Amino acid sequence: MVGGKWKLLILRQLYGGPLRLSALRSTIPDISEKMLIQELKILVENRLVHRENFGEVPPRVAYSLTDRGELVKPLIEEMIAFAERYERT
Amino acid sequence: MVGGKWKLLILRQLYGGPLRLSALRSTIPDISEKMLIQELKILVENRLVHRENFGEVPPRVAYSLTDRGELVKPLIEEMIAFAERYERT
DNA sequence: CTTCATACCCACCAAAAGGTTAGTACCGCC
DNA sequence: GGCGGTACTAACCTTTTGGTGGGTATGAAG
Repeated sequence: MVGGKWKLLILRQLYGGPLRLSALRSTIPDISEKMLIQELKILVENRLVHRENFGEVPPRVAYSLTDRGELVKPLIEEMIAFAERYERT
Repeated sequence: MVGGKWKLLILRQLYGGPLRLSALRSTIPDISEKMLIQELKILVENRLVHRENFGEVPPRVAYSLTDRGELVKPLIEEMIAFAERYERT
């Protein structure tokens, strides 16, 4: 559910609140638009991320963490902590 | 380093002390011998696992966690904790 | 009537991961 | 001499993942 190259990075960006697709794209520099949309779709299917469509033109869509998505925060933090422990060893 | 289908399962089995290849194989029922050896090789290269060869015939080899490998324990535990939180939601 | 911006889709391709099957070497055992 | 047990290797294949380059719709602005 959080595997693959991008999902954890996306979830981390959503820590601070809702973001639009374009904002996500610019904070995760190396991701392609297709991958971003594709991964977001999976995250939405797994109900870790909420997608809000404002039905405007030009389109406006915002992504945010669901309650379930919030549950992943300690995991991300532990991953960062592990990386730090590992590098010191 | 701990990604992929098997590495975390292998590391978890080594929690309790050294195990021989055949013992690992039987505690991780669905893994093929090739995958087990291949993944162990990567874990040894990353110095998370120690490989001890007793130089006997028939061959006897034991795998155990290194100090670095011990560092991954909290991460595994947090992953399990996340899975439990997730299932309750 | 062309251009722009936004979110998104589709067809295709390349690389990585995972898997199957067959084989190796060694020695003891019957 | 053939068989079993052990750790391991090699060749090959399939599935999954990641990536590229194009296209869509809409309405406003020029």
